[in-house]
Amino acid sequence: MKRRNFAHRPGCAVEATLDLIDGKWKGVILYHLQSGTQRFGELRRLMPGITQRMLTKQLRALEDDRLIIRTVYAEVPPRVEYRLSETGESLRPVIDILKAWGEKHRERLSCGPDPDMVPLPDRAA
Amino acid sequence: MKRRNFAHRPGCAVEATLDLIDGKWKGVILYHLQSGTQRFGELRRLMPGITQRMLTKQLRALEDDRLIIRTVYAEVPPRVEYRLSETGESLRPVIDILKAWGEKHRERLSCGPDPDMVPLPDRAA
DNA sequence: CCCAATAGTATCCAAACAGGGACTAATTCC
DNA sequence: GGAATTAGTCCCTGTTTGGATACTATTGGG
Repeated sequence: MKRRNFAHRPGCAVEATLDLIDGKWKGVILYHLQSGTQRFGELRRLMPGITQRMLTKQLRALEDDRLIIRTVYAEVPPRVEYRLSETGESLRPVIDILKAWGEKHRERLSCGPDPDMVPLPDRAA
Repeated sequence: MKRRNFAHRPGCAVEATLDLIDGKWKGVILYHLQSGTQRFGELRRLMPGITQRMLTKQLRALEDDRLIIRTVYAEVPPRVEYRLSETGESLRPVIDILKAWGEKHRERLSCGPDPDMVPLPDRAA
């Protein structure tokens, strides 16, 4: 999601925060980095669905937003480590609450079939 | 963001929750509905940047996820009200923390002062 | 020599997101 | 009669996201 100008309106703070962690992967990356420094390949293994390209892109975006810190070691084979910045660390309670909510409502989230799921009423006026 | 199937890997809960509230508007809509039932037009006025089309789409997505409830009154001119479902209500702490974080890091977010910002009564001991 | 390993890039492509503007229906107000 | 109101829908456009595949450089090991 592109950078937006949040000049206007209440709700701005919600929008701005969401802007940093949204998309399919950024929240999950931050979550994994909460358990400590990770290398590129380690992150990739932790997120089986992501492609190299997307992982790179998302990491760059997080880096641009100063949420993570990227450290390159001049070795062969290359080694690059990612870790949370101080700002990234400060998101920990945010990620935690997302995780907690998700776990609590797991059954609604197609993490498994929900037998209580009832079809929506007809939308017509 | 399209519906995904969330395997039971770590990070799933984070991903699943984010899936419900991400995008440019959904978090903000939920935030506005926290102050009570709103009509379509009221929401639109609260979010000057959104188009009718996008507001409709996002509301439908939230409804499909059972986070909000849509009530149509057979009147002219039409009246449609939106309010949080019980599940939507349960997201309140999540939205709150997003808002709190955003406010705390306002200066990083190129976010101007929030006109709604009212000092809380001092609750401290 | 050839392969594996790492952390990426490059290129191409499809789908989703986002926005503008025009259009609607039924009723009330002027 | 004409305008305003409400909650949308429809069409058209451009941008962003996400993904598949192939490719790179360097060096150690066999």
